[in-house]
Amino acid sequence: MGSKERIHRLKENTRGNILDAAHEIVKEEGWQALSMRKIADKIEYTAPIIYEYYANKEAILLELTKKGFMLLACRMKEAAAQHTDLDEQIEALWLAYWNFAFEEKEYYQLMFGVEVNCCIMDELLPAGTTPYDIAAVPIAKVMGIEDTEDDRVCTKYYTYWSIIHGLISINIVRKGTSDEINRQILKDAITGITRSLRN
Amino acid sequence: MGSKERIHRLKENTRGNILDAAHEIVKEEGWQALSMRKIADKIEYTAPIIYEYYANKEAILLELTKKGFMLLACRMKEAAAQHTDLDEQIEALWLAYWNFAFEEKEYYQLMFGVEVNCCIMDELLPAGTTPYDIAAVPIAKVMGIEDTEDDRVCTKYYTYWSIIHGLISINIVRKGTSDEINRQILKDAITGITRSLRN
DNA sequence: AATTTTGTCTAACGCTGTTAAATTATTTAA
DNA sequence: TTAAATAATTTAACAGCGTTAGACAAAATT
Repeated sequence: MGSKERIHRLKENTRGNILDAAHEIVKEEGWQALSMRKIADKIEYTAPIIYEYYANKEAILLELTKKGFMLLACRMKEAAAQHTDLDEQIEALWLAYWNFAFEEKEYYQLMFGVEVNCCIMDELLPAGTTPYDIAAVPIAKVMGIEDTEDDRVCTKYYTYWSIIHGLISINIVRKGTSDEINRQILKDAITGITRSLRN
Repeated sequence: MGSKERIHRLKENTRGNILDAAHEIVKEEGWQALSMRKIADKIEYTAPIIYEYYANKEAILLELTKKGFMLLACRMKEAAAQHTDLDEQIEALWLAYWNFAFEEKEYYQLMFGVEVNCCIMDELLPAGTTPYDIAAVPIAKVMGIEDTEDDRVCTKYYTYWSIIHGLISINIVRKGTSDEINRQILKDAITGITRSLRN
């Protein structure tokens, strides 16, 4: 009776293949070029089969969004874990965010840029895995506040997030600006905001 | 023989109507719902007629992008003109940018958010009408630098732009955060960066 | 071995941007 | 005023899209 499980495993496998195929297509041709028929081609099936695994195209994008957030959370946690000093933790974690946005540009675009997906970020993810959940901890500590949901923490978090997401968006859209200048802005802004946490 | 001109005027008029129709549809139903056939319906023609006025759909979007930048430039200039103090000018001009993004959300989305349009912003617009051209002037003055293209000015400009564009993007995507907190972040960030211009 | 269930595909619908050809209306020339 | 030429507009079509229903074959169950 292990055949039931074998089949189940095969189905799970195909579910994953669909996601991988979609990601590949997007990396090669961009989000605009992603179509159900192309995904089907890549996994060597016909298009309607996909609807056996996902309700529709949007569901696939949502699942990819989720994967993106998971990946981002990993990178940020790893980066923070390599420092003990809180200021360094904050800088490292935001640098990881920055790097993720460009190394996994397709994910980042899906997560924040292109569409209105992901707006329900908080409901979508398990507790402790949103950027907020991760970043708010050291921020609150520096500010000497216990509750990470405190409005003052929230405000500072948004200040960080804004400048970084802003810089990223600008750089995705206009590829002109030099990397050195961007890094400079980023570091300046981060240390600047961090200093302001103590007032 | 003024009929030639009359016809020319009519054609120019239709060109404008196409743009207006597109903008209306987007305001009612969003960018995703914009189609050539809907535009044609609205101007009481059939779809192929539009290709007599614009090469394709992208050309229409590009023209709308241009209009958006023009409008934004106006708002920013007006706002700055109402103050003599440079700090106040900067704050007013960025507040105008902020307001534009929400009052003309569709334009702003087209200009920065949704697609990869507009990336050639600089080549697209007449000199002196990009946000940079406008904002760099008072920034340079406060910094005591003559050349508005100076790297130091450029860096500070991007710092402003990033945090503002970031905040806006975040707010377009996640509608949760309260207006008061956003305003607070915005003002804090702006005055903060402005102070740093003098170091 | 017959029947049910499962997996997969073909065909189709209504939508999209876009083009070519046919048709109608308008202007010009005789 | 009528005939020819030009311009304006529409109809029909193509290839692609997301999606669904129905047919068909393979596998599992009875």
